Amino acid sequence: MTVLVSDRGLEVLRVIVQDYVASREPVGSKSIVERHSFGVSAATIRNDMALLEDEELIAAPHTSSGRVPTDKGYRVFVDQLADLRPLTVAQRGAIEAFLGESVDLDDVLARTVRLLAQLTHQVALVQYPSLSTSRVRHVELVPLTETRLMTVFITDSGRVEQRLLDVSAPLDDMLIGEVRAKLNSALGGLGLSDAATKLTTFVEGFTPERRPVVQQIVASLTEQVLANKQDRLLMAGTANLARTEEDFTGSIYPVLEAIEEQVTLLRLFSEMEIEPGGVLARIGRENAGYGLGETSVVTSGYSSSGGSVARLGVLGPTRMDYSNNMAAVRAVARYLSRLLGTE
Amino acid sequence: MTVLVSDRGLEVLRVIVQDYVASREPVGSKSIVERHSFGVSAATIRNDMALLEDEELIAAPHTSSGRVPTDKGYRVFVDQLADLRPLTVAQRGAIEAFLGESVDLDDVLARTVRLLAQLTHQVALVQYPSLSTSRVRHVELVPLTETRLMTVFITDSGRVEQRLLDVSAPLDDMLIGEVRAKLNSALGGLGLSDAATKLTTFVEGFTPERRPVVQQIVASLTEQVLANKQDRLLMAGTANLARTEEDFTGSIYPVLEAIEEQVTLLRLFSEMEIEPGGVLARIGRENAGYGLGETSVVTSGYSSSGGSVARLGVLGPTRMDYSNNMAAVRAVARYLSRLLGTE
DNA sequence: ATTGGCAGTCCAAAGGTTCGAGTGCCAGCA
DNA sequence: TGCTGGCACTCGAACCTTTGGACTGCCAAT
Repeated sequence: MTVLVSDRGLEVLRVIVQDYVASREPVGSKSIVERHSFGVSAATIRNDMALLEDEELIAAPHTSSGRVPTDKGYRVFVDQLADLRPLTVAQRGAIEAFLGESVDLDDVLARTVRLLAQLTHQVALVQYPSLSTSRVRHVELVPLTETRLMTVFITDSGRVEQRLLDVSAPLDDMLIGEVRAKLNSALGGLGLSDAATKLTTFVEGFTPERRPVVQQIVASLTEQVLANKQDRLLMAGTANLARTEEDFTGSIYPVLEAIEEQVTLLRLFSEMEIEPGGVLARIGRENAGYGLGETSVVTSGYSSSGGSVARLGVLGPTRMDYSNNMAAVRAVARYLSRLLGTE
Repeated sequence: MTVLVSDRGLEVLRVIVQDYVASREPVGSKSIVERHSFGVSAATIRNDMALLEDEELIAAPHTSSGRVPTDKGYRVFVDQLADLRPLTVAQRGAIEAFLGESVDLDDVLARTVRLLAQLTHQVALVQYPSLSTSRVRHVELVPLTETRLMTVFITDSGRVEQRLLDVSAPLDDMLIGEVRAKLNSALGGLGLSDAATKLTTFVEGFTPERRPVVQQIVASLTEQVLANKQDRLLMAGTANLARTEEDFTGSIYPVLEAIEEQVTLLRLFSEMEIEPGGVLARIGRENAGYGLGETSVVTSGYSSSGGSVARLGVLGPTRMDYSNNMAAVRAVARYLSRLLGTE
C-alpha cells in the first residue's frame, strides 16, 4: 500500500476503530474532535476521512452517517496501529493463580480455555498438543479383571490416553509384566509413527501360544496411537456469541454450525502460520471460505515439553477488541508454553 | 388441586401448551378450534379458558390477547398431560451408533452430553459418576523420570484420574513395585472414604529411611481421592441459548452466569430427587433461587457399574418442548445406564 | 493545509392511525 | 345445564408521516 494516507490519517483510522468497537456506532468527524485532541477542526478530519474512504479502509453505511472500518481497515489497524500493551498486573496474577492450580494436562487446558474466554469475552479455542510430533514416554497395562485390561499411553507432551480392552484368553500377571516391559523398551522415546510401525512386528518376540493375546493388545494400542493422531479441540465461552449477537448482520446460525463442526476450526487453525511468540489475526472475509465471513480469529501457538506446537485462540465478530484480545491470547500462550515447557 | 376444570378443559390446556411452545405466540380460542377438532365452538373454548385462567393455569399477557401457560400450567401439563412417547427408531439408532463408538468413560460422557444437546436443542448437562460412592479398582504408579511419577487412580465406575508428582528423592523400580503392590492390596475394593482413612497409616509398613518418599506419594494420592470427591459436570450446547434468546424476557445474562458457575448447577442437581428410570422437571420460578427463574431443568439419573448414581439433563427456557425433552433425557439416561452397567 | 459555513441527505425516533385478533358477556337454544 | 352465535369493546402490532439531528461534501476564505 502506497502512502496516500498521512500520519494523522492513520491516527484517525485508529480512533475510528477504537471508538467503533467501543460504541458499536458509526463514528463521525465531530465526535472524533470532541473525544480526541487532534488540534484540528472537524472539517480537516473530514478530509482525512475522505482519503481513508478512497483507500477503502473505512466506509459509510449510509450516505450521511459516520464511518465504519472495513475489513481492510481492521487489517491495517491490526498490522500497524494496534498497541498490544501487556496485561495488567491483576490480570497476570489471575492467570497464574488460575492455571497454577492445575494438576495435569487435561486440567491445564480446560482451565486455559475457560480463562481465555473470560479474558476476551469471546469463544475460546485450545488445541491439544499434537500427538503426531510427540514421543512415547510410557505405556502402562493395568489388569482390571481376568480378561479385561486398560491400556494407558503417555506422551512426553503430557498427554494421557487410556482405553479399555477385552481379551479372549485369561491374563496372568507374568505375561502382562513381560509385555509391559518389552513394550516400554521397544517404544520408549519413539515418535508415534515409528511406534506404530514397530508395533506391527512386536508380536514376533513371543511364543506362538501367547501370540493371540499379545496381538489383541498390540492391535488396541496401534489403534489408539493412530486414532489419536487426529487433533482434539477444547472450546469455551460459546455463550458469548449470544452476547455479541447484534454484531452479526444475519443470524448467527452459520457461525454456530461452524463451531459445532470442530473439523472446520481445526482446518482453519492449521492454515494459520504461527511464529512462536507471535499472534495472528484473520479478519472477516478472510474466513469466508469457512462460512465465517463475519468473524475474526485471533490465534497464537504454544509449545509443550515434547517440542510439539499447538494453537490456541479466540473467535468472535469482526468488530472485536483486537488490542485486548491479541494481548490476552499472546499472554496466555506464553504462560502456557512456560508452564508446559518446564514441567 | 380440586377438579374445577373439566376433562375438556385439561385438553384445552394441553393444546395451549403445545401450540404456544410451537409458535411462540399467545394462543386464542379461534385458532384452537381451527387447528384441533374439539367439536365445539370457539365460545365454548373461551368458557373453558376462563376457568383455566381462574385456576391460574394460563394467563393473558394483555387484556385482549391469546393466552399463555403459567408456570403452574406447565406443571400440570408435565405431571398429567405430557405424553412421553418413545423416541423414533431413527433416533434410537442414532443414540446407539453415536455412543457405541466410545472407548472410555470420558469419551462416553463427552459424547452423551453432545448428543443430548443435539436431541433437545437445549443446554445439556452430564454429571460424572460420583467418586464418593464408588470403590477403588486399581492404583497405578508410573515412573516418568527419576524424581517424577504419575499416579493413576481407577474406580469401578470407570473413572480414571491421573496426577503428576515430583518427589524429593530418586525413585527405584523396586520401591515403586513394592508400593504399588501394597497400595493395591490395601486399597482394592475399598470405598473412597475408607481408602483415605487407610492411607493415613499406610506409611507405617515401610522402613524409616523410605518413609519420606512413600509419604509424598501417599499425600498426593490422598489429596487426589479427597479433591475428586467433588463432582464434575460436563456441558454442551450452550450456544443453544442464543437461539432461544427471545424466550427470556430480560437478558440472558443471569442465565449465562449461573451456567458458568458450575457449583450452582450441581447444587440444583443435587436437590432433585431421582427415582431410577424416572424423569423430573423443575419449572420456571421453582428455580428462582438460583437466578434461573425463567428456565426449566429436566433431569434423570443414570447408574454406572459401581452402583453409583449420577444425574444428567437439560436446561432451557421455561417455554420448552417438555414432551420431547423429557423423552430424550429419559432415553439417553436409560441407554447410558445400560452401557455403563454391563460394561 | 486548514477552517467555518452552508446546503443536502437520510436515518432514527416520535407520534398518529388503522386493522384485526381476541375477549367477555348475553340471550337463545337443545 | 351446557353450548352457541352475535356483538361491543380492548389493545397491541403494523404502517405511515413527520420531525429532528447528525452527518457529509463542497467551497471560499485564511
